[in-house]
Amino acid sequence: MIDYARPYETPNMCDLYYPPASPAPARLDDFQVFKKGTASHIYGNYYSNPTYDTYGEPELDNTVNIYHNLVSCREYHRDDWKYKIVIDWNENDTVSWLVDAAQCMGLSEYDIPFQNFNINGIELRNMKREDILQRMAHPNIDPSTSRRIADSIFEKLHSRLNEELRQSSIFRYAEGDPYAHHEPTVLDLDSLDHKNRLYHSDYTPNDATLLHHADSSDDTEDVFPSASSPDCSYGSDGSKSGDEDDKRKIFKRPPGRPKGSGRKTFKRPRSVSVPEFLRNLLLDSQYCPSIIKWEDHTQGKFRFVKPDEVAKLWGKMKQNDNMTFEKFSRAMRYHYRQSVLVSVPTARLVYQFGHKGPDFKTDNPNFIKVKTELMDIKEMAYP
DNA sequence: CTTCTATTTCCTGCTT
DNA sequence: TAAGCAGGAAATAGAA
Repeated sequence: MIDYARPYETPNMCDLYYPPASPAPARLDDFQVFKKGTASHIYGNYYSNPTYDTYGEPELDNTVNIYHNLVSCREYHRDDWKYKIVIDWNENDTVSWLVDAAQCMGLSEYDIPFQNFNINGIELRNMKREDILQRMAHPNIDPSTSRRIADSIFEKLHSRLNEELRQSSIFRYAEGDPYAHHEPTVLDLDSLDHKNRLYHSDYTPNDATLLHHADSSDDTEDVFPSASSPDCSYGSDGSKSGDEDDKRKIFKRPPGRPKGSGRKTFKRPRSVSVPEFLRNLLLDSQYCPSIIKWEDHTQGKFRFVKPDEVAKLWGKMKQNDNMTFEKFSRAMRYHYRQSVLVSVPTARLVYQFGHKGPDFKTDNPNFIKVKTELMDIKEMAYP
C-alpha cells in the first residue's frame, strides 16, 4: 500500500541540522554511538570517510553539526533524492544531495551552512550562482572558500539538471506536439514518471507490433487482438462505433491488462501512481493549466480541462494507446478508499487530493505569477 | 512460487 | 442523449 502521508511523519531534516538547544554532544559520545551500531550501520558513518582525517577538529559552534544529527535520525532516507528529478526534491532531499556533494568534494561538515538550504528542489533549481553564494556565506567560513564551494555546488547542480534534460529528450511526440505553444516540444514524460527517468538511458519505448512478435510464445493464447492489430475493434480513443458492436461480440476483449503490455526486456522501478502522475502534471507549466489546473490549491482541488488529453498522456507513459478518461478515472476512483483522492460530488471533472495524497506544495499554482510577468513584458513591449 | 498492490478493462446503474 | 460518476468484477503486471 502506498502511504503518501509517510514523508510528513518524518522530521524535517534541516531541523535536525540546527544545533541543539542544549549544549552540543561531545564528539566522543558520537563515536561511542557509532560503535554501538545504533545508527551508523543504517546511515553510514561519516567518520569512516578518509577525507575527514585531513581536517582538524573544529570547535562546535552555532553553525551546524549536521552529520551528528543526520546519523542519529532513523527516519532519514539519504538516497531518496537520487531517484527523483530535482523539481521533485523536498527540503530533506536538497540537504541530502548537498551532504552527498560535500562528501564527494572532500569537504567537512563545517564548510557548508546546511541550514541555509532548507529549500525544495524547485527553489534550488531557480537559484542563480550568486544566490547559492549568498546562502553559502557564513561568518566562520572564509569568503573565498565559500565562493569556491558555491561555484562547485552550482556546477554540480547544473550538471545534474542538464543530465535530466538530456535523458528526458528521449520521449518526443512523433506525430507532432499537441501543445505546440510550448517550447521546446518535448513530451517530458520523465517529469511525470520521475521514478523511472534515471533508467531511460537503456530504455526505448516499445513498438507494440515488435513486442507482439518478440513475445509470440506468450501470445499463442491471445485470441484478442491488441491495439496495434488491424483487427482491433477499438479505436485509439477507446470508443466503439457503428457496426463495431457486432465485432465486439466476436472479438470481445477480456477484462484486465492486455497480455504483453508489460516491459520484459529490462528492469525498471515502479512507475508513478495515478495520483503522483496528476500531481506532476499540476506542477508542470507544460500541462497546467492547459490540460489540468488547480481549482483550489489550498484544498488540493483540481479540474480536468482536457480530460482526454490527460488520459492520453497517461496511456502514452504506460505504452497503452487504448487509454481513455473513463478508464483513467476508474483508476482514480480506486484511490478514494485510501483517501489519496477524494471525490468532489457537486462538480464534474473536479477531484481533490486526500490527506494521504502526494505532496502538491507549490508557491505558484497554475503558474499565475509567470503568466503575469509575461503579460507585463508584453505590455511593456506593446503598450 | 505465492501474495499483494495498482492498475486495466468492461459493465450496470445513476446523475447532470 | 451524452458525458461523467460510482463502484463491482475479473484479469494482469510487477513488486515483495
